[in-house]
Amino acid sequence: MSAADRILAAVQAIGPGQVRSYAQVAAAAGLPGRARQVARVLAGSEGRLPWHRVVRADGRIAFAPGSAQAAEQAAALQAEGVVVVNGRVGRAWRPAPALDAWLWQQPDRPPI
DNA sequence: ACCTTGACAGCGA
DNA sequence: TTCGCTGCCAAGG
Repeated sequence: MSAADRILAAVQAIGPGQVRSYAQVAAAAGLPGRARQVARVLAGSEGRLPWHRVVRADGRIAFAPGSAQAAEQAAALQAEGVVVVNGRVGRAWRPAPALDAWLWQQPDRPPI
């Protein structure tokens, strides 16, 4: 199983309403510290993949603010009940440092 | 083989 | 919180 396959599997494993950071996906794929490789794989992936559930470590959507892709991802997340404010998941007032840990702990969906 | 590019991250200022 | 800088590593030129 290639690294790319493990990354794809890790993304598939993210359930509806859940959100993970690139680094978390990399770690889950057995590739700690290789968040950028996750980004590469997603950029080149074609099929149905819950790519919209992967965001940056600070909760921001990775695509450029205002871009069509950023809008698409935000819409897909909100359709699953994830709160997205100003291109960022979760409560806007949640401190970035606590967010990463928070992403791990959400078995279902974030509190409003 | 060398250089540049990323859907990134952690840390200090 | 944002900015800058460093570390990271696979791809493509």
